[in-house]
Amino acid sequence: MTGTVLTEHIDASSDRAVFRQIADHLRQAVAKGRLKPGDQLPSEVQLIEHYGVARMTVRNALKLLQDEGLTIAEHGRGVYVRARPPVRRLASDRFAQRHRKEGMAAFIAEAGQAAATPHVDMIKVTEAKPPAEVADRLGVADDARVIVRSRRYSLDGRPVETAVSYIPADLAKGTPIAEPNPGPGGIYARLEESGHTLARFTEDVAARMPTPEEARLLSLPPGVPVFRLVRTAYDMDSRAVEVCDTILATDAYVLSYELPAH
Amino acid sequence: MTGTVLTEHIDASSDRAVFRQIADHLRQAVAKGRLKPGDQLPSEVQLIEHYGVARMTVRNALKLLQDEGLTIAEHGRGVYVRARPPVRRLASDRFAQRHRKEGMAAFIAEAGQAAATPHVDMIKVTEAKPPAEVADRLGVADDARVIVRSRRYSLDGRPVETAVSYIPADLAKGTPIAEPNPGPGGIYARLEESGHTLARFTEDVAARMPTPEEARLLSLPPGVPVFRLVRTAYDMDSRAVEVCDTILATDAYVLSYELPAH
DNA sequence: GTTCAGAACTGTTATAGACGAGTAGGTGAG
DNA sequence: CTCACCTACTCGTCTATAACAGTTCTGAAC
Repeated sequence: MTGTVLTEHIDASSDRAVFRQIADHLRQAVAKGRLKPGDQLPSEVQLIEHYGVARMTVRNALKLLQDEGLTIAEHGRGVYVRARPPVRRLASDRFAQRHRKEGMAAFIAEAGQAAATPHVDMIKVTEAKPPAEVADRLGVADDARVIVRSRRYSLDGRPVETAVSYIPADLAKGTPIAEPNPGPGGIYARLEESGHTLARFTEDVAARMPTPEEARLLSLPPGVPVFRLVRTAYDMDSRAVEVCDTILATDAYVLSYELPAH
Repeated sequence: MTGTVLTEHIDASSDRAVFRQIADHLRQAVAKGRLKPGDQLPSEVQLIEHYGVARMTVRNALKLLQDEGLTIAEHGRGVYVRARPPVRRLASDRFAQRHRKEGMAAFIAEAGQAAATPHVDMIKVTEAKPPAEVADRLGVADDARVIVRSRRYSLDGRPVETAVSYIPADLAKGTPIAEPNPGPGGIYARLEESGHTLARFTEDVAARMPTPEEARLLSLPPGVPVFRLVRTAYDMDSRAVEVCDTILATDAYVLSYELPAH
């Protein structure tokens, strides 16, 4: 039922580019509710005939909307108003000790709480020299050895997050931290067992468009940015014991923080 | 000096689209340092001649890089590797009381600290019914009256943030909160003077591509997403006294939070 | 009824050509 | 020397055409 969508026509006297005007009309149709999430937009041919323009003009308009994250094109099917996936709230207390005590890693515990099916894959554990930025945060030399733990998290079959953790190699000695499966409670539980009780975290949050590699790993459609979240964990001696560099799909998460006003 | 950039050619046997291959080459040139931030990419004509393809093919490749936020096209001049602007760290304690006491609003104080020239414009103060989402966070009825304060912040002449604050009208009575200039220390100082000492904030952070309106207000080039940060301020009675809905340019900010591990 | 082939739709990639508009640099007139 | 203009270069917009590649549905064959 896209019949009520194509009502406006091009204003030739306007100095606004034709493809932008077409995009404006469609954007407005979404804003006004004439097109709802999941609805199919008029096809390229329909738009060409309605507006009397060339194909490239229509495609430019549709590309604009896609880049805004408003629509999603499906080859052979059509262009649809993007249905926003359910957004999960990432609470800032998700690494609090009380959660860790229950013997589950943060991601698994949180997924269970939200009745989503968690999955972890692409686990890789190596030992290497840390990137300069990580060495700086860990307070170790550039040529120090660190355990590098990378993995990908999915919810209900949809990849939502990749993460790479860096732990100074001397902290991981004699623990399963260097193993693919670090045991119940995750690496934080292991760090605390070896005497490094966690005191606090810092989280730096940035956002940008994904690299092609990131878009592939997270199955991101065009027009969806990523969060880059770099978390540093400190023990009671204010020693940095872990840096975790994670990329999150922004259409899957809202980050939620609580701040004292003291 | 783009002479060393155009080295590769199209692999016709590959099933990867030609424009993607061209984008790959250019992306790699940036990654390997053959093209540095601020450098000019080969012009469309140069790329056409080097690869022996049509103009639209080259433009598709360049558009891809622009959408990734990697490059910026300047009409009449050329396409350049985007120079990342200096990123400002937004600390999570920026609304702490001790900063407020000095008689400056958070934004101004922070800018001064970083030797940047702050500017606030497009100030508008009205009274209206709150959007449903805001009414919910404030814990007031949908048809309650709120003071709506909107403004835009710039640093060194570059707009970086728009903000809209909502304060229940009964809290603003008899204070300069409903005035364009709320006085020293900003509206938080006024709220505390009228007995609503602030206890804590929550911040919800999302990211997405900007609407055309947001892109205009923040002078955002293509390929740069925005943060949407919704902050709720609570007084000592756990009453929500303000909701602030802000849009930030993600190429200007890194949000920094500190979390206890207790 | 089930299955397979094909038609008819969808978006994707590519070609070629034209004109417009912004920028920068040179050149000649004053 | 200064200014105005011209020119050559840049990216931006639009037309027209063509072939390709997925998806969906229909209808004929079995």
